[in-house]
Amino acid sequence: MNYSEKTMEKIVALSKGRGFIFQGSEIYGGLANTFDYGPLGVELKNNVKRAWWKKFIQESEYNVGVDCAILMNPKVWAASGHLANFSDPLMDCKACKSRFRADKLIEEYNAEKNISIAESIDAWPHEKMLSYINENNINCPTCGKHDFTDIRKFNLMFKTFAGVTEDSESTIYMRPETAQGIFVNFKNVQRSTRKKVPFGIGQVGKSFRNEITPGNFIFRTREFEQMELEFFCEPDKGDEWYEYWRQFCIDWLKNLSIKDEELVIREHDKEELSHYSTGTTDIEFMFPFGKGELWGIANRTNYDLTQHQTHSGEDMSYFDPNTNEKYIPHVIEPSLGADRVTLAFLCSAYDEEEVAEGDVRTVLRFHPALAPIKACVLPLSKKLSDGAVDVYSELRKEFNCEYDESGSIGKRYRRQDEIGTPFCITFDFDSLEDQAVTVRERDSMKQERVKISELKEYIRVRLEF
RNA sequence: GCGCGAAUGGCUCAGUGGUAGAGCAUCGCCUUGCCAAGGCGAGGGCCGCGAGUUCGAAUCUCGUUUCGCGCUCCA
Repeated sequence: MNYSEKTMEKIVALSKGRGFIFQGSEIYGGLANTFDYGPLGVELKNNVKRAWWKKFIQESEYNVGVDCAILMNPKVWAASGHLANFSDPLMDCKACKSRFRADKLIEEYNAEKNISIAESIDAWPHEKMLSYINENNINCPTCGKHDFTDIRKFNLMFKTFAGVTEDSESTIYMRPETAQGIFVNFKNVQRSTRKKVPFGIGQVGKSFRNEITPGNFIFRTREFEQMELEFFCEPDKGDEWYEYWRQFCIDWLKNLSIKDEELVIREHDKEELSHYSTGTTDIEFMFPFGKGELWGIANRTNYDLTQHQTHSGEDMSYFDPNTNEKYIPHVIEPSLGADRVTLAFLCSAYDEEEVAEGDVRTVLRFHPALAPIKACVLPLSKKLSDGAVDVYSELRKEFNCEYDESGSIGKRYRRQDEIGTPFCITFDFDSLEDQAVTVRERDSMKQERVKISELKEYIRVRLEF
């Protein structure tokens, strides 16, 4: 791209204009940070998900897939730590960086001063907690200073109610990650597939997080889709497999035309790691708004399975027939955001090209495997509609195709360039004689004569990656 | 949270008290025989929402919502 800069504004405008992504609930004034995928967007996103599944599941000698429920037994979230860590009013001490639950601070203070309050503190609105803390000059239990941040609501999980009555007994949560569905099914999958460690379980599905600061189009939304793999391995092979999957992920992106200079591979510092993780890598993408994480690859050790073993009482260990050892497998987790990687492909593909003085064409240079429309059939003249429609009818059995006979041929090429269609197939007057069509390629604009009988194969091989 | 600005057809905008306009886009017909912009025609908006002033409001006033920009805060 050298004509002008790619910006989020242009990408958002194109997305809306051509039917990739719309604002959610638009006719009611929208709902902040929700988006709907339009006809082209759903094709693109489905292609992204299909491409992930193909490499991570279908072609993998190790991995199998599942599709778990969004609603899970609340005990799952107690075991995973999401309930304890993400549903409380938290505040940090600016002086010593300690983090506290605001309601606990108040309760401890009251207990100390023998103040008794009948109502439950954690039912208070945050403003009330904050002013109580300030009015009573409650200090940081760690360093004794009174220098807190505002209360931040970390109730990351969306609550809902199972059953007819909205009482607290029936409170359940929408999953904040797909991973736990995999962990709780570890034994089911291992037994039913007779897989031996090392093996992995992958899943694509929606997750929900009540994020404090969503934004940047579909990059961070409260409802999002994940593509996660949990790879189970021997305890002493964790680092090895961590390296393996990290490279596998990078290769997947590059094979789908993401450029080296668009990626930042960032290894977490020791201090940044979760307490259970021995290594985490972020694969980040250079978006027009800055860099953003696409993929987190973490060595989670045996933390998750151990947690579930403890909380559920189920034995999560695996008997290794090769070594005659019994152990809880370690887990390597490459977790990818489907919406944000779709946005990354969209941003990466966006290009403007000045083909002549003042004449700019917008091109989405998707890898053909990701392109929403694989080919568009164009009769050179409306007199050729019949023959062109025949070609179209045959192609659409196998590929997502379009047919367009309105406007000049050049204008029709442009329309397809703008939505990233890799091949335009022109049926001309010679086609009636030689049973061949002209295939015009999106990026190079080069043309090639192809027999109609060989057209499907011509396209098929170019969709491979 | 504060200040400023904006909100008019799908898009970009004009209109400034007297019943809504342009360009582009879309659709139809003609033209076009391999890279946009030719001709003729058509559809499409109660001017963000709610109240008020007025004989009459897209236009003035107040409120409200959303978006943008700056500041503050946070990381």
